[in-house]
Amino acid sequence: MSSRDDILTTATQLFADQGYEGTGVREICAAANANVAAINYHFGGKAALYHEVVKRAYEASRTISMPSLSEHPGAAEEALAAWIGWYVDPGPDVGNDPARRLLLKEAANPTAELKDVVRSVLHPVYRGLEEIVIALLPANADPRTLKIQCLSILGQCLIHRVCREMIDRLPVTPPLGPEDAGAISSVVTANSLAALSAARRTSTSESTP
Amino acid sequence: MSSRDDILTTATQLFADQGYEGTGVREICAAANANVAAINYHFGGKAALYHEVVKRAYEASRTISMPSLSEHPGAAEEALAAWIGWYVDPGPDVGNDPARRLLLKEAANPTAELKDVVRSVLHPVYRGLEEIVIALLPANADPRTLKIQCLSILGQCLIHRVCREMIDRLPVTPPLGPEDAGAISSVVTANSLAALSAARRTSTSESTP
DNA sequence: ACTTGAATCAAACAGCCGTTTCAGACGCGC
DNA sequence: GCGCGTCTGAAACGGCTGTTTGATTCAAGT
Repeated sequence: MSSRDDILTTATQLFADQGYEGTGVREICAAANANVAAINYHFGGKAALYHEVVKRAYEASRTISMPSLSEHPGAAEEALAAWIGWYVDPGPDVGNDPARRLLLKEAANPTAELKDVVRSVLHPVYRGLEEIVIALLPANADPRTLKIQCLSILGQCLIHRVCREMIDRLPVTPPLGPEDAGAISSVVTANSLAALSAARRTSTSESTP
Repeated sequence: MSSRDDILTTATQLFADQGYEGTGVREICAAANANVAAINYHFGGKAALYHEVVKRAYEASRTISMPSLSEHPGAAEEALAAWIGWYVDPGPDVGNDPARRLLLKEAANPTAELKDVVRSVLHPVYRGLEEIVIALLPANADPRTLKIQCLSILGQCLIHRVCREMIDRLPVTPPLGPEDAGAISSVVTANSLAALSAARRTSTSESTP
């Protein structure tokens, strides 16, 4: 069974590069050396193919291990550094994987019917981050602050993964290449730790005036 | 001259909501009470209409005033707070303006031919932020660190403007509404100031060991 | 009144889209 | 060899896309 898998991998790549609407079935089949009818035969239509592609990408992403708080007992700072490093700098092989690029694209602007799948992907990732941030925030921090803090960290990571095209188009400053991922990761980590530490400080000074 | 302007404003709204490819000329004309031929008559085609729409949105965005460092002489912290507030919480009228939503959409995933316009919009905004961050960073900071720091701030702001759809779909935590914009803005400001202050501290401790 | 030009309209255009059809090729148990 | 189910092939389908056509309306110029 070759043609089915060929279509799947080719479609993953094209969808990740050009989006769902920007990719035609004829284009996919031409690149996969398959016939147009194969898509409807094997999957039942373009939409079903896309669903299958995202499902595959999601399942593949679950196999890779996200750093969690439980792996760094009593050292939430380390856990945060590991999480950010994992997110920003997943290595050259994983980072350019079309499946991951596709999931990022789906996260930024989700297709109507794929909301559940995206939620399934995003949920555990966000929960992993939240767990770490909770440990770094005062116990009495309200859920809204917790969420904003998590989003701040996520935003710093996400902009490098989603908006790279935009970043490269910025003013004269030198473009950031893959070799800068380590620097980005450490700056984001330092920033987040400083921010959370400051939040912890102001909170305790407020609660014990 | 009514139909031309009607098409322009209607198209801005639809493009901002559904994107370029997701919006048809018949849909635009129906919503603008105009004939399909009007688009080609007045603008010369759908692509030219889109170009004009983005150009208009860009020109409109230039008239609104971005907080700059020069308005807060000697108080870069204030300038940063003002800039972040301006970006995250532009007020209910401005924030929901279709023209601004369209520019954000273009910034996140730019259409092929519109790169120059996007660059023209993004350039001054980023430069305004950069100017402030330079004042808050040690003088010997290298350009790469400067860029990463700016992007960290931009990322924290951008995630609330671009990925709101994703944020609302996050785990059980309470959804962030427009009424939380002030809280978001102050948290992001506090985070960024703490991060830049920490960066300043480690840098000086390095340069004077 | 007649002309001129801009603006609008319904209709049709060619081209692409995802999908369907149906004939045929292949492998495999009997 | 035969029949069967799986899979592939080229072609055509209906529907939608952006665009064009040519007739028509209407206001201003002379």
